[in-house]
Amino acid sequence: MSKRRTDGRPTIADVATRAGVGAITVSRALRDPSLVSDALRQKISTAVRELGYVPNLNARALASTRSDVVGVLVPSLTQHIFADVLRGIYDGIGTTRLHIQVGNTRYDLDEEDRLLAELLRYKPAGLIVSGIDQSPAGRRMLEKANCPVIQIMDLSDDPVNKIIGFSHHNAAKAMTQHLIEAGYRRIGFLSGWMNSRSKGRLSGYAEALDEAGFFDPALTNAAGDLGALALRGSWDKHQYSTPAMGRELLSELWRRAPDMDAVFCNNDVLALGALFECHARGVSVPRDFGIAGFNDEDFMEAASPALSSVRTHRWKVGHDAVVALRRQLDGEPDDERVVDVGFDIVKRASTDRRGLGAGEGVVELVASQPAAIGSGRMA
Amino acid sequence: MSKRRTDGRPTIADVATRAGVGAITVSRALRDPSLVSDALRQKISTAVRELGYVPNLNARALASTRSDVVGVLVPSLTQHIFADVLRGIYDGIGTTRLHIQVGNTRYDLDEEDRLLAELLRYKPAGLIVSGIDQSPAGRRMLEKANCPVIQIMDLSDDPVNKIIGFSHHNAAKAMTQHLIEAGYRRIGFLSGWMNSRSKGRLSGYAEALDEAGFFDPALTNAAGDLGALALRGSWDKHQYSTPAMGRELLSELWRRAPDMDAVFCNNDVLALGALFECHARGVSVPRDFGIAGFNDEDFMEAASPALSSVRTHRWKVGHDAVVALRRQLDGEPDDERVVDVGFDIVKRASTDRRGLGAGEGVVELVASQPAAIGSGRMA
DNA sequence: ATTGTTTATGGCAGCGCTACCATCGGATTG
DNA sequence: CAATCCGATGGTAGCGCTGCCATAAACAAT
Repeated sequence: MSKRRTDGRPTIADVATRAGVGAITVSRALRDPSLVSDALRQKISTAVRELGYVPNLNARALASTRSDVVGVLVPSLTQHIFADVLRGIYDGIGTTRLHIQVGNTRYDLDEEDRLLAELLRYKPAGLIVSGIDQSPAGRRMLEKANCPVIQIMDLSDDPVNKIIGFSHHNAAKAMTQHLIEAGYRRIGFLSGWMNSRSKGRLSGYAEALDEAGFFDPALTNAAGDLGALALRGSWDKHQYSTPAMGRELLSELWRRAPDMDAVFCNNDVLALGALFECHARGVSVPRDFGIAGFNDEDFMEAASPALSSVRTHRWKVGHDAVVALRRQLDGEPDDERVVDVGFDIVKRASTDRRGLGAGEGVVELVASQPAAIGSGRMA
Repeated sequence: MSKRRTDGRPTIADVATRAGVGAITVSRALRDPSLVSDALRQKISTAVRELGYVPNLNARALASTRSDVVGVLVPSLTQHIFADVLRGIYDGIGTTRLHIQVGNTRYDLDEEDRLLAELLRYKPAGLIVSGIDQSPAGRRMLEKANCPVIQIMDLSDDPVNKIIGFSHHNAAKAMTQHLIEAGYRRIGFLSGWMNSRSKGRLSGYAEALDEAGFFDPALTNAAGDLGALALRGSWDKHQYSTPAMGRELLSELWRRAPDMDAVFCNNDVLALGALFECHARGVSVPRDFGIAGFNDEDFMEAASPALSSVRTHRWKVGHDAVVALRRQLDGEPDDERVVDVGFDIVKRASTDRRGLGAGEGVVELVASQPAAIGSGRMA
């Protein structure tokens, strides 16, 4: 009665006293009401209301060696891509007891390891991490995490536990093939800086061109000499793209390969920049020059001309990751270790060189397990 | 020795035993090494390393009735605006012991209250919330939160504790005045849907026009009859903007006011849509039509023509909020309850009707406490 | 009627850490 | 040299909840 160091808020014991039951019964009534009889449940919820009782999650987590925190590691907050994934994650969490804690790795493996270690101190309920490029130490932490781990936004034969994503290689290859079919021959690849997923796209692009006999290393600024171009100047530490970068990179490429007649851009923001550059130079899109992007963000269809892109299902990836997590937490079996959500090739005016369906976006599904069109956007 | 229910990981007691000291000394050595002698600190850190000891944050939080979690409530994850704020927050947190837990309120007061209540269960170290429109219940929770509370992205005479932001009214007024000075007379206001900050901008826009004698309610789609236009159809539950919406809204406004010669857009995304619509119609910008946006996102300067905008210091707001939080946690005094980070009017080609400085962005500082230019972007 | 099984409830102890106070040697002071 | 103070360290008793087991009552099976 002297050494109290509470913060004054009612505890489960107070509720129990008031309701005339044992503390453990209150605990049960709150966690799983079905374990408690109607009569007591009634009394307890009245007591809870009257006292304004709020459970202390730290105590719960300590006692059960398990918190309600779901750790999410994303490489960037700036890119729309991960904002969409996060939205899917939040929508998947809904009003469950789970809470999200996001870590921003900034594409830095050391930082990722650090954040992972920090997250594990909370005894998280689950983890969602982007990609498959964890460091050996990071991989080990994930394997010993003692909670469900979902990797997202890529595919792998050997996920830690489960992976939900799509093939960047295949997506880029399909779009490049579309550009070839549309009649373009000297197709460039525009990229500001490379991460492992960008590299997958680059390889898909190269493969498509190679198969068609049109590959020319001079047409990409991301391959061999990217140090000189893409990562030059102040961009070296900027791991994001801007339209201004798109304009500059396109100019640079054109300087080296004046006969280039199309670009496949590593992302939509660069594609937008490419379009602006064409506007500024008076280059006619799609007649004299084709432009395609990657991700199909909002602005692609509204651009003038509308820009072709690879639609990726970011919202779905985030959402499904949480659904899978919850399922595992509920003890339901889940043996589908690799989930391919696919992608769509969205053909719009910017690559419609022959005027086949100018203006209207044509969506072509290209995916091992195609996702529903439009699923990427929900309120 | 029988009823163990640990998860097997070493505890502070194990470290203490191995180092031959008391548990409390280990605790101190970890939290504030200066409290422990060199010799013991050495022994303890060796023991920590050898055992691979990792502190259990849930236990720490329970024992000290205070966690390391900083709760952040944002109304949207989709908009770049809040992504930038979040980036500032993460950069401000750095590698301190603080961790971020973000709640997405979706511009819903009830959801905000719910998330606030959930966050408080963690006994957070601090709270950062967007805006000043909390519900009475939410406001009460913030006031009784027993931790520093920082409101952001707006200004108020009566913050819960501290507020860091800028005046949306003044910013919009300044930009509207720029449009008037540039020679536009029939200036419209384009907005998809309204929140309290949008309303501040609308009032600033209206005030500027009113003072100049050019105000015409027919030129805004956000005022009286917004239900009919802005929130029509499927947009009603979409609390974000797209360029497609910008195009459609601009068309709608033009239908009602064919002589409109400029628009001030509630955000940059709508401005981009407006620009695309002008491209599609062959309307010359800025000669026949002026366009201005709000926030100055990346793509504004790269557009062709470059788009004028109000630069807001989102990164700085997030960053400074965390810095203030940390300062309060460290017990340092902080009597500056209202911090105005200001804004800049960025004049670019899209509003340069008279051809004064076409092409190059001219930045004019308009702020009570102007922030450094370019501060909004950091790696 | 007896035994076994299930369901509802409670008691106890423990989760891993830190607040609080006590202790103790050594430095400082007059 | 006694009185005082101070920094370093430790012991004890919580923080508020839940895991585990016991118990009692209700019910089913023999």
